[in-house]
Amino acid sequence: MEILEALPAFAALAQETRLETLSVLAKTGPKGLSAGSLAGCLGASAPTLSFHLKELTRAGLIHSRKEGRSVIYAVDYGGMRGLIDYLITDCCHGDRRLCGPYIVNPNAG
Amino acid sequence: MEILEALPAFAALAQETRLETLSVLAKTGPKGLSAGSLAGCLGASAPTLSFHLKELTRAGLIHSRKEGRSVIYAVDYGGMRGLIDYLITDCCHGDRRLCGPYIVNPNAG
DNA sequence: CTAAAATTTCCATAGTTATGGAAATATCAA
DNA sequence: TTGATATTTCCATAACTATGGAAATTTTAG
Repeated sequence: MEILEALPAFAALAQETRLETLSVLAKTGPKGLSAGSLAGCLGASAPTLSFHLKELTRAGLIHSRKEGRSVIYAVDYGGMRGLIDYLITDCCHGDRRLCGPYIVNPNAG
Repeated sequence: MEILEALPAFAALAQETRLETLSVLAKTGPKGLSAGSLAGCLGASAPTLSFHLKELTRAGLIHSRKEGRSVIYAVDYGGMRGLIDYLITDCCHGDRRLCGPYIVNPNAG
């Protein structure tokens, strides 16, 4: 992932409703949840949640599919992995002091 | 880390100059760099960089110390670890499909 | 004390983001 | 076709963010 992809992804995480949406979808897994269920579960109006789901989609962190009259949203595994990898590898250079117990490139420094 | 701490931290990463600043400071380590060196190295005006350094500080990702007439900024190891941990543990629930090669809580799901 | 250097604060401006009501679109059921 | 359901788009508004010139602050050197 390049910095110009990482920026909108971090921006997507920088908003409470979106971060909660992502957490819910991460826990839900590939089967996903409808826009309506998410709105109910998160206490947001339909237009507001639609706006945030579009932002998360644009950032590559979720994707959607249509099922009947619902739109089902699910976390995008590749996008999320890419973002975590950007943070740990490109931003923190795999430095154990920054990344703590998570991985870590033994050649970092 | 709680969500209300994570939000300003993600917002801090969602801006090109700040993300580059953090990358430079992560690579530099605890000895840090002066505000002026950073401004030169990143091509930002002094007031603009000062604004971004304040944002990064507010987010808990860097901290500063005075040395003579310079202010030296360095990455905050605890803050960065807290953020990575929030992303992997609270947001992604340690799910290997999301976190890829990093970590991973074997009881996640 | 005076001058120079390093950084921040103040300020105005332009641009971006979040919100939800109303209307539009799409799908299904009878 | 009519009506109900699900979601998005349109729109106006309020709030927030990024930028850099000018001025203020702090520190050091002479």
